[in-house]
Amino acid sequence: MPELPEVETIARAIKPELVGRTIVSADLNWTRTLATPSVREFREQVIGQKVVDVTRRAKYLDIVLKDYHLLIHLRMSGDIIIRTHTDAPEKHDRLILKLSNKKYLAFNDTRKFGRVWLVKDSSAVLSKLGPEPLERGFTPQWLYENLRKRKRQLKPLLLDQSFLSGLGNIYTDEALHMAKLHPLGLSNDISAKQAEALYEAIRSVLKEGIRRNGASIDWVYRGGSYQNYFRVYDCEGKPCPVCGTEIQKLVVGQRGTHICPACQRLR
DNA sequence: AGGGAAACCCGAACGC
DNA sequence: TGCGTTCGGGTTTCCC
Repeated sequence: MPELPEVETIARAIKPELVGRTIVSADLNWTRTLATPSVREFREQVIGQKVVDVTRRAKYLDIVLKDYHLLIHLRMSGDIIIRTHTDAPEKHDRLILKLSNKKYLAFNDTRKFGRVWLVKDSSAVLSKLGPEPLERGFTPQWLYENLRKRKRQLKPLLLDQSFLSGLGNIYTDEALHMAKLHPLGLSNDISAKQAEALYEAIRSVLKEGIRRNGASIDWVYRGGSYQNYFRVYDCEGKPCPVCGTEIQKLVVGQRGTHICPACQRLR
């Protein structure tokens, strides 16, 4: 479930623990965690590398090493934890990187969906991503023009990381509700005014998520509070905070989708 | 091109 | 109680 705000929260939290440290050992206990290269190469390359920076691109955590980018995608159940060397590893730790400061980074992932890449050039992994919704390239005009270019249902299009990067199921439902748009509405039907409302809604829900340190909605992730402020997501049967109509749950593009049937009309 | 479905996983939650 | 089934989350891949 880690989406953009959760990954941003993790990146900010672990950065001071990592920058300037050197990786002294690397242990994998699930080889499919590693998207590339082989385990042997991975260890040879990563050990001895100093951490230069920790940042985020879309939902990827980018641990910038002296000669490589260590990219981690948490997918649904992944988490990153920094522990001290006396702490025991936990059951679902898939990658453990011991650091020069007597701490270690654990990539813990119950469901084994997460992936790790070690690459010289991060564009090898990140180049297909659409714009960052919180950065300057993303504007109301860009959104309007690019929605109109396609003819797709709004929700699957917003979830498409090559269109716009970083929105997941929770924040998409919240943004569409805030913009009063139905998830099945077609992208080429949107007006300039609706596109602007959607632009504002996307940025607003993501910023609120970051401000609240993300959402902890399942038993895996920890720390955030945004789950206490959902307006529609996971609110089936509850009243819409805007109009009081009961929130409905439907399936769109195989994803659980929550709407207010009064605020979000399909015309 | 767009959309639906399946695959990848596991454990919680549910139904009986 | 215990057992079997369903579900969900992000992404890729395959098929119509």
